[in-house]
Amino acid sequence: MNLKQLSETLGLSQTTVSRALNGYPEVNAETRLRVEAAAAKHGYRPNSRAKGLATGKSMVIGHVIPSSSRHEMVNPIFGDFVAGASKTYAEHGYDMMFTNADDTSIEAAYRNLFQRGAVDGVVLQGPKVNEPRIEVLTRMAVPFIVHGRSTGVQAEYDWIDVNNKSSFQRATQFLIDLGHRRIALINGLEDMDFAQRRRAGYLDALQQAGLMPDAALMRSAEMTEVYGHRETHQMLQIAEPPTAILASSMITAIGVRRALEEAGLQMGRDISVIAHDDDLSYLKNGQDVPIFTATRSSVRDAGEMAAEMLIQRIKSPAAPVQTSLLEAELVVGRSTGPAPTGVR
Amino acid sequence: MNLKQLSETLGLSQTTVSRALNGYPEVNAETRLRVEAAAAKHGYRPNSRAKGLATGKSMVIGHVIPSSSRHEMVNPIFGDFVAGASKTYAEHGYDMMFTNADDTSIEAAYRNLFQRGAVDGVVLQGPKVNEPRIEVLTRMAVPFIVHGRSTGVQAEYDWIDVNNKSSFQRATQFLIDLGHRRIALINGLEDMDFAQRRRAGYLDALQQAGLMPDAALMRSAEMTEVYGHRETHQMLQIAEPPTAILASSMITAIGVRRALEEAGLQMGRDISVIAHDDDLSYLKNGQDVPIFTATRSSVRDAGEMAAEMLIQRIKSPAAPVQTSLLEAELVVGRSTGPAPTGVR
DNA sequence: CGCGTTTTTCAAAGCGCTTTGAATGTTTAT
DNA sequence: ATAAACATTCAAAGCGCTTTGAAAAACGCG
Repeated sequence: MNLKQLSETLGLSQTTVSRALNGYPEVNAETRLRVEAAAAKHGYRPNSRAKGLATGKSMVIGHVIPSSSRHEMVNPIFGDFVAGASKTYAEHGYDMMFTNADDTSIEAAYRNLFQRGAVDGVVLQGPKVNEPRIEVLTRMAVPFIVHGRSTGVQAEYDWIDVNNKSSFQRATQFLIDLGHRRIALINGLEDMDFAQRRRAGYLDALQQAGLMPDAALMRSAEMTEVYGHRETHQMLQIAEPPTAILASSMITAIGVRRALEEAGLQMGRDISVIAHDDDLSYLKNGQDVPIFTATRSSVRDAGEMAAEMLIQRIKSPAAPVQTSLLEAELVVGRSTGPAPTGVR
Repeated sequence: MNLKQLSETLGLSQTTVSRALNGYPEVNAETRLRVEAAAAKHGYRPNSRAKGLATGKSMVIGHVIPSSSRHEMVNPIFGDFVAGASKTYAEHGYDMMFTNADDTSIEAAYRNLFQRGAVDGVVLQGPKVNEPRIEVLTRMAVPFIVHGRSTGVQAEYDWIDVNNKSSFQRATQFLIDLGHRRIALINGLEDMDFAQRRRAGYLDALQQAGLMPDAALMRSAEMTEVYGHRETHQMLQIAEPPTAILASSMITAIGVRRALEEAGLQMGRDISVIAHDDDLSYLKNGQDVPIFTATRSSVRDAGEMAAEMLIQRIKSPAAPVQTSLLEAELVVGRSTGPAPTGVR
């Protein structure tokens, strides 16, 4: 059933029916009721493409997912971010569109999405340092929001981000306060902006405490379980192994834990571990007492907020840039304790 | 730049330009070249809404994500399934749309998607036993594919599924062959179809070996880490604890492992564990030797295949039903070994 | 009662594309 | 040279909606 048929059924013009359904004031109250009743009865839903053509809006938000392996890290948090965002989109009548692009064509994919008029705005996830996509989108003057930030990018843009630097600064400080001096950082890929910031926070805390950073204790790669295991295993072999480890994700921390167990070390007593916890719905950090001491920030909430901010931006394209810096909680669990004093 | 402008630039009619770009034969070869060059030069991209309106196709596949908490289990595999599917979609020129719906309105969401003409087909994920959505979509006579199956549904429909029953049957058999008699099943939510089938496979194997199932060894809930930990912890307390555990997901298995460590038990020696491994990109089951003995089946591959099948269905709506049953590999890792003989 | 206002409805144009049916230009066959 | 056949291009209609500008109906007031 389309508008024409519906209006014929009612003996009204398409104009009036359309207006009645879209809440325009110049329609008789009684007529509106009749129209609404008929629409409900016939299950009429305006064709979104036709509507989009007529209004020039698509009521769709785009996300581009890179198909390359270097970006897999997006995956674990992908589901939760999307769940959060899509909820907000739905509340505002937006749909959500995904396009796949390989690493070389991500910019083209964003451009394509807008030129085809397929979306009203896009979300940019997983920004790297000097992220070129931000410049592209800025130049295109289209609505977008970045989940994260990008050091080195001059343009002003909307973003929402966890304060990665301060979280890792605080986490490191916390370990130092517990007497740790050999603190390892098992970081994400350091061309990712968030990883840079985490390292900066870590280094800051070391410096403030007058501790020299040790390259042997700083690792960087994609945040998988296997990676956490491998690096931990290796670091336990070196002359002066760490007494504490910062892990950039829960998944990595699980790998860390596996390596520690294999080495017969008990977390919280022999060695301390702090993880960054995105508060994923399927990977909760314990039930009552957290398993890991962690810097926690819900990526699902971030998704909701990002969606909200983007929709605002679409509504008022000329409004001043809005940014949102979320502070992570530092929740204390069982994986941390005072640095062991004697020789191990 | 739209078609009208482009055709004016070229001094051609919109008809000819459109045909040139869409590869119709009745266009002069030279003209086609000119048109293609101009299109590339001006970065012309046909407006997808207008195109969709004119052709009656949207070139979009829909996915509905339930916002309720009971379905969170979809999340961990969500990212990988989507990554696989979206790659295939992209290759065929399709986009991918997500809509959010709460548990009560999922059917309405599917209906809505089609009535609005927003999608050409949908993917149905996480089917339960007697899944009502399948009947709804069948009655609507729209293209769809189910990732999984639904026991109790009469209708014929396209699906792709792992042979959950045979995988768990084989895994259980494997443990029995190793001498295990007390085998626990830490299953997913048993209103989910896949969980039913896994249990059926498990029970089959027990029966064939003449073993009585023990309700105390069968658990069912959402497949989180905490759940795996909790159930394992509990089962270790009972009079005759299991000597082997089947875990319905890697995440759950990680929780199992945590509980075992806390109890001072070594996997593969004191107790055996087999997990179902969806081969998620961020949660690989070890590097060379698998951490867990596992029934493995890539959910990413399933996503690709599902997309392919759905696109076929869209192309030929009347073709006979197609189904695809994937056999999981049983990969042997370090988490299994002969049942301990003496008293523990 | 008549005229200006206000309320309510409508016909038609337009969004950017595809596609039908017709027209024009070119060859080929006679 | 001419009709028939083919190759190429075009104008216009249509997809289903919104929105403009105009018309019709209802109302208010001297």
